[in-house]
Formats: sequence, C-alpha cells, structure tokens
Amino acid sequence: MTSDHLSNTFAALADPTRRAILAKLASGEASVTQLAEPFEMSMPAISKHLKVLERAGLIARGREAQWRPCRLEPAPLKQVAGWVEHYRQFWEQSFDRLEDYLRELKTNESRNHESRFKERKNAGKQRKK
Amino acid sequence: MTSDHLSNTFAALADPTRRAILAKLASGEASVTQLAEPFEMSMPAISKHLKVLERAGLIARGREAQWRPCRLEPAPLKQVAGWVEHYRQFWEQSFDRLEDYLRELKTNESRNHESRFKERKNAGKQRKK
DNA sequence: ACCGTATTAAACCTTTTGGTTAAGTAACCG
DNA sequence: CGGTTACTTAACCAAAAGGTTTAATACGGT
Repeated sequence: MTSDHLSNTFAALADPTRRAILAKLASGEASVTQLAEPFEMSMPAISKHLKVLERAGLIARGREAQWRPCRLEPAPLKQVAGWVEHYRQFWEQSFDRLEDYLRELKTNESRNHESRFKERKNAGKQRKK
Repeated sequence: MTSDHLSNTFAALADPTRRAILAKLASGEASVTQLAEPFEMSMPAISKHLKVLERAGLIARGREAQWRPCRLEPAPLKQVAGWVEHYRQFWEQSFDRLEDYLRELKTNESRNHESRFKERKNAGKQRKK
C-alpha cells in the first residue's frame, strides 16, 4: 500500500470488476450480494474488491442489520478528474499539432532535417557529474 | 496484460514514478536518461516503467541515433477523462445530496422506512432505531 | 436456542509488479 | 578499430494482487 492517495485510487480503478461495481453504485446504494450478482466470482473475491475500493476511499460501507450497504464516495474521482485535467491541452491540441507537423513536412522536405534532438546531444555531453 | 485498454491505462497511472515521467513529458520530448535523472532508481527500472507506459499507449518512442526519445501520447488520458466525467455529478451534487438526505430524514422519520433496500428481500421487516 | 442469510477472515496458491545486477546491443567518435 | 554512451534484455528476487476454498462472525426469523 503506497500511502500515496492518487496511486491507490488509480490502482483501485485498474480492474474492470471494481469499475463495474462503481458503475452500479452510481445508481444507488447496494448490498454486497447485489453487487456480486453480475460476476462469476466467489463472494470473498467481491469482498476483497470492496475492501480495495474502501481503502482507496471510493466507497463507504454502512451497517444495516446483516447487510453492509455500499455507497459511492466521489472525492477520489474528483481528484482523478483534477489530475487528468492538467493534460487536457494535449488531446485538444492534437489536431493542431498534426497540422503543424504536416506544415513542417512541407516546408522542410528539401532541406536537411536536423530538427529536434540536436540540442540534447550537447546537453548530455556537457553533463558529467 | 488485461487486453482491457482502460485497465491498462489505470494500472500504468497507478505509480508515482510513471506519473512523474508523464509530467516531465508534458513539457516536451525527453530521452530515457533525462527521464531517469530525477529518480534514485536504476536505468533498467526506468526502462521497464517506460515499457509499461508504452504498452498503455501513454507514450511513444522514436529513434534518434543512440537516443530513444519519448513523447506523451494523450489518447488514453482523454479516455480516462471521459470515463471519470460520468461521475462528475457525484462530486458536484454532493452538497445537494446532503440536503436531500436531511430532508428525507425529516419527512420520513415517522413513516416506516422502506426506501433504499426494499427490493432486496422481504420488505416487511421493521427497522429498529 | 437454533437455523438460515449476509458477509468477512484465514490459509493457500499462482501470476504480476517493481526492483536489482550483469550482460547484450546499437550508434557515435576519435 | 576500439572505446564510450544510451539503452534494453535476461535472470533473479520479494512483495503484492487476485483468485480459490473453508471457516468464522453477525444478525433476524421462527
């Protein structure tokens, strides 16, 4: 357990069963048995998945007689959204960048082609600890 | 190797070293040595991290003499953003939902209380509280 | 007090992950 | 050519992940 919140969240989301559980919880609370129903998996396996989701803060569990109702806790998802938002420019500008690339091809196709990495060679050589 | 694209993406993101690599690539292409520089980790370890990122489609690698320049590939990040967007309502409406809950408590506290779990089994049991 | 239902815990197994060191490949450079 | 630089592959290891089966716990109904 990384004790790094975002890593725990991503790790919890890196499993289709757990994401399906979250999707189901998006339409309301559910008991463990209800959540387990779509899967061909033993109950303890589901129980473990729920524990992973709980440790990541993605769900909270209550007590209701012998049932343990689960509900979605959106805070870590908000954090994920915030993290990925930093990269939005990269997919929104990708078409522009394709255009840039095509334009560069056109203007450079006869010149010799020494574009992007030549300054890095020198930098690497200078650095010598 | 899940062959599930989104799972691979989340798994790749569930490591602080790999996220730091992506952050660095956000400011431009970089060689493996440059990417490795901030970490107290062997080169093969970095190489493995890059392979994970590459298999997830989060980076692409070129060839430039003896360097292997890496660049960010935003498509999977876009997919993540799309996935998490489905849950936006849950963190934006959380205050409203608290209000809903309080209102529900007020109006339901004398009626019998079969709201959330009634479809499960026998609704006739009375909750004590 | 007992039985059934819901759920978790324990013990175990296999595969994956994340790191290591040591060796291999590939390109440049003098 | 031979050496240096940049990087990957191989072999190995410990720990974590994801599943199993069996057993334990908690509660409600009769």
